[in-house]
Amino acid sequence: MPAPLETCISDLDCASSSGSDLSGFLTDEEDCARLQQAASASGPPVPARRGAPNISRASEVPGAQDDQQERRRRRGRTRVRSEALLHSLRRSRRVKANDRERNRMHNLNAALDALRSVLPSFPDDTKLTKIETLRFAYNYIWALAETLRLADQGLPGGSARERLLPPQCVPCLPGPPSPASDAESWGSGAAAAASPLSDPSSPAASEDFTYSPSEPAFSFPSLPKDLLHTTPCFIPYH
DNA sequence: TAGGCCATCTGGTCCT
DNA sequence: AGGACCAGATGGCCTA
Repeated sequence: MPAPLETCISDLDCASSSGSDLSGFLTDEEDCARLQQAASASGPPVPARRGAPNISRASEVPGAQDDQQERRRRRGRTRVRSEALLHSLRRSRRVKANDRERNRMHNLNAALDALRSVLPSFPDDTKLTKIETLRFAYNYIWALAETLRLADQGLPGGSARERLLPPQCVPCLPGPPSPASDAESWGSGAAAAASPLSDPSSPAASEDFTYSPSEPAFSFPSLPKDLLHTTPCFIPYH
């Protein structure tokens, strides 16, 4: 059962009055864990009430003015400390959340790298941007599927899947996509949304797709022309 | 120097 | 309650 926050703050007040610095015990992991427990158990910030019940009584006693002022000073210090502690608590949670978010984005980037590694690569090692990777993968999958469909229709004997895509091989298109000049044809921007490849089921996409044994096993109607008429190479999976 | 891309931080929302 | 996910903001780096 975690201690209420005010109890915790009260204890911390004692600690500070005995010479401990606030920043000192904030760096103490045990105290931090305790504070986190206390804060989570008590919900929103609770103003410190330490010493409050004695104030009215003290004012009735002769010579209690100094004592009363001292209590006010202590109360003020306690509030400042509790605010600092809550701020510190929020801060530590934020830091942890940032860390998780960073890891999450790293995982996402790793997945994107994995996707890049199975997409056709280019000689100059041009690294596709994130959006290019996703759109290229989309187009690539569609083109492969279309290749298989047309090959199964037009070529007799055997499986087009086996002929065109040996299990150990992945097609590799030579030549860079020149992302800048062909940004739109690669699927970025509003124009890409109207591209046939943005909708594989569209008639335009099917019409644009061609297959010829002397040409690449697949072609990308929206890719640069020099990319469409190059001999495909096959590189092994690793 | 403007624009694109990216990493990171941040607060809000949803889910378990 | 805590974590995952998301989108906006910000600043750094690079290139045309």
